[in-house]
Amino acid sequence: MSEISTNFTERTIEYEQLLLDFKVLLKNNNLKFTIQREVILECLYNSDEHLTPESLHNILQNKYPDLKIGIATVYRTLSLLEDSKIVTSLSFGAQGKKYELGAKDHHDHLICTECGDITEFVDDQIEKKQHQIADKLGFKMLDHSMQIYGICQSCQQK
Amino acid sequence: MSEISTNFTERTIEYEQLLLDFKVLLKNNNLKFTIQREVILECLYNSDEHLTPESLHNILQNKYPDLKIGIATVYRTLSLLEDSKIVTSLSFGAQGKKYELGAKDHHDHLICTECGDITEFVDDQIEKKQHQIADKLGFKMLDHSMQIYGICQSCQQK
DNA sequence: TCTTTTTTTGAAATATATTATCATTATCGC
DNA sequence: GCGATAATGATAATATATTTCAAAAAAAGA
Ligand SMILES: [Mn+2]
Ligand SMILES: [Mn+2]
Ligand SMILES: [Zn+2]
Ligand SMILES: [Zn+2]
Repeated sequence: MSEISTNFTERTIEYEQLLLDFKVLLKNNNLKFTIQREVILECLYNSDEHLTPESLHNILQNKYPDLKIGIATVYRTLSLLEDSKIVTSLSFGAQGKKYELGAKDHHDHLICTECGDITEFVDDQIEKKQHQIADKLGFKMLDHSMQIYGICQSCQQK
Repeated sequence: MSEISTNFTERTIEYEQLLLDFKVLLKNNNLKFTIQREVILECLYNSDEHLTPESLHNILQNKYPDLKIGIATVYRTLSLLEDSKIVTSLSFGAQGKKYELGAKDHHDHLICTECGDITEFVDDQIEKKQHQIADKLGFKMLDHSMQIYGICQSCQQK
């Protein structure tokens, strides 16, 4: 596969660090670093969207047509990245999970039920309260997810 | 279908009211009141669990074998009840939605990632904060869902 | 570098969840 | 009861996700 140019759009220090961490993680688990795994990570890094496995696959097929990346590899890699806490997934509404890079700071989601648009937010007070609730109920809290559904500003004007 | 005895386990005032409301809703929308719709509502009312369409279908087939209720009807009725805000659904982890009667007061969920057990809770402070966040971001809030994931007390002891 | 071992890949088959189609049956106002 | 309309169950179709497997690629070692 050495003839395929990856032609990365952006390679910030932050991304380089992420990639390095990923390589270390792979090595520690006797896994191999492949061009497929790299382009998936890179694509997640350069996307602001919340991507489905399907949409990620489409993007990759357009961007790297010679790679002929398979949908199974996208699913496998997203699972690996999620297990490794590098990406997080979001499942709401009807069908399918959506993935985003977890390297950005934790946040919750405001989802417009009209247009599907997603706004991100964090509230420290809520975050703290969640821990308190889990403690009180004898739960060892690992994670949480919270979605607020409503009509966004632009959809209200229609 | 008049030969089928429904043999309801419990018929509280609360349930009678729920049923009445459901009948009004159906009439207002030119929909018909059927025995299938009634037993699905009744089953949801008498269950403490968070039911999948599949598990609800199994329960109904055991309880009313002569009805030979179809899985498609279960899906259709759950969608209708959800659209009508009579039941709410919960989708987390991998596969499938889980439904519960929304007539009980609103609450959020603590989910054990080991055994799948679900604990319900409400926190007024968080509820209030969610509205404030939506307001601040110009969102007309309609609903929300929040899940805390962790290890329950009994799973921690194993 | 060449060789060997091990992992990963894409394609296709399979599994699972959900929805659509359609002929038949039930509901309900008259 | 009659007729108009809606709902049903069986089945097919679709969408989503996972498994299988032979071929290819990556890492390790010589
Ligand atoms: Mn997000
Ligand atoms: Mn609940
Ligand atoms: Zn919107
Ligand atoms: Zn548990």
